[in-house]
Amino acid sequence: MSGEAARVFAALGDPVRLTLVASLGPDGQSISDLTRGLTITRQGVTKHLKVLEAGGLIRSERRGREVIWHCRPAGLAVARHALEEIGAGWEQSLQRLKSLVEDQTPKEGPGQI
Amino acid sequence: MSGEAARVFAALGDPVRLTLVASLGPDGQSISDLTRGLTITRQGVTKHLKVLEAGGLIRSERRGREVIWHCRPAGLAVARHALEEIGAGWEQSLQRLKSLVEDQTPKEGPGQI
DNA sequence: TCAATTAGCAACCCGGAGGTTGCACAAATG
DNA sequence: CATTTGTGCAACCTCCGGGTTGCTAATTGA
Repeated sequence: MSGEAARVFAALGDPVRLTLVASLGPDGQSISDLTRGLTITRQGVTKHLKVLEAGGLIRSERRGREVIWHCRPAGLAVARHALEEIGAGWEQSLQRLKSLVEDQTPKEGPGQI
Repeated sequence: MSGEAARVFAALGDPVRLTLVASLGPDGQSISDLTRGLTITRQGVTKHLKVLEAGGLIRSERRGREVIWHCRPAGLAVARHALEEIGAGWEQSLQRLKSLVEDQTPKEGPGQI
């Protein structure tokens, strides 16, 4: 649960970056391509891409005069793993709680309260 | 992929809030309890808790003079779902790419580049 | 009843995030 | 060679996030 996870989540914690990440794939797109769909400046997009890169969610590759940005599944894995950990901790407390309240029935998943 | 997901991720995108969320369970803790472990002020913790609540990750319950904060698994589910969506999009492009490069073998998972 | 504990509210500070403009430069393209 | 296209860099602006202090209110417990 180090700063790495926080960085990945922070990178994903912006609507613009989420759409960027969603419109991206391993085949990659240039900054100009990515900018075309949005309402902000190319430089704005560049900054967002840097944040996503710092979070390990994307990577770049220079091709001629343009820079191609690809997705980086390992970054997603970090986020997924962190969520698992949190969920595990919560479930553990849930089990303990249920074992106390009801008699002895550790069964259901996380209650969607 | 609306603003909801962004809000959840943003809520998780801070080391202090990650530790808060990790040290929380359905049994709940008061603000003072939560503050005891950390190096920041009670008011600072309160602000973080508000952010987590806005993200749907925790919920509060007044008990006498103190406020008890519980986890809220539904919030985690939102984050998990958003990650799934992103991952699915990436894999789809991966499949397309592989189908083009190799001949016709849509098989493996996301390559950990 | 009086003191201690728990929490809320408001004001304030500071740095960085998100966004822009302007300019310079390299690579395609005709 | 001149022009278009794709990027990078730097400066700047504004606003919000994270954090604090100070004061007040309510509950609890001795």
